[in-house]
Amino acid sequence: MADQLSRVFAALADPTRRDMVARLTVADATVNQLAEPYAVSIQAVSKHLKVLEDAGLVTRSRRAQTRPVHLEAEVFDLMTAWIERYRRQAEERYRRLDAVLAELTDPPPADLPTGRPQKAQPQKGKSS
Amino acid sequence: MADQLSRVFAALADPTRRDMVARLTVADATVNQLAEPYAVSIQAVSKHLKVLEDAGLVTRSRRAQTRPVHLEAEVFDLMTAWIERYRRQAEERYRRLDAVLAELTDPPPADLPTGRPQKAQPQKGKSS
DNA sequence: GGCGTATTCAGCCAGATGGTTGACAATGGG
DNA sequence: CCCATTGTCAACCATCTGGCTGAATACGCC
Repeated sequence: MADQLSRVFAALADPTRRDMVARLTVADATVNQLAEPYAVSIQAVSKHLKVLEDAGLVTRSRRAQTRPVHLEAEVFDLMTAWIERYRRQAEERYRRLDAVLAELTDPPPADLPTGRPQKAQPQKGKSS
Repeated sequence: MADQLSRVFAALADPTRRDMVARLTVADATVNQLAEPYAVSIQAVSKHLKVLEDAGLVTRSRRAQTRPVHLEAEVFDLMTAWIERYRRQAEERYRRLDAVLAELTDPPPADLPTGRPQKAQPQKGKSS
């Protein structure tokens, strides 16, 4: 599992870990505090924290016997950047598709390919 | 793995699946077209598509022998909603923390020992 | 009807994941 | 100095994942 983006998505794919992250937005917490609401062993929570740490979502320091866990919220940006990029791209594509459909029904001017022959589908009836 | 949010995060935790989604923002594609760039079998790609479909990220129709895959970009909103919610919460928390720290350094209210930053500050009149 | 193409289904396998229990390490209060 | 508290490490187990191959299904076209 190489890249960080994959690790971040994978880390947040678990409801327990998402809940931990959610709680860490309120305040830092020790492992015991984090584990308290869940019906699993402390070790399991420690493992979850390791996943979050490997993804860069949290950091752990040392304070007496405890290891306070701190959320690194900037990593969220990695995801939002990816998501927004392709969401925008998808929306733009839909806009272009609408334009094409409008062209098909309105006056059809000469085609302007952008240099990339886009696998022209002869969409006439549009009946799926 | 019950909830859809978990499935969406898990689906995007795989680089191949992310790349498929990225390509589907440009245009719908058949399984064969999607599989072409990858060094894996068609069956593996079909499995990936099943994961994306179970997450609600794509839908598949039927067109002759092919099953064109279509991206459902609205599902992105599920993630962005979650992410933005907690990102905002984290940012607000940091702002509050900054305020507390400012209080500690600016008007020195007598009884503040040096090394006890966060916990146990009776936030005067702080209703969230 | 039969063939070819496109896709999925069914097993199989290696490796990751998430949980357990038990032992170990680190640290500061008494 | 001791030891209670906190957390991690190690081993084990069941299940999931992602890949493979081979067989089956679903169509459209001759």
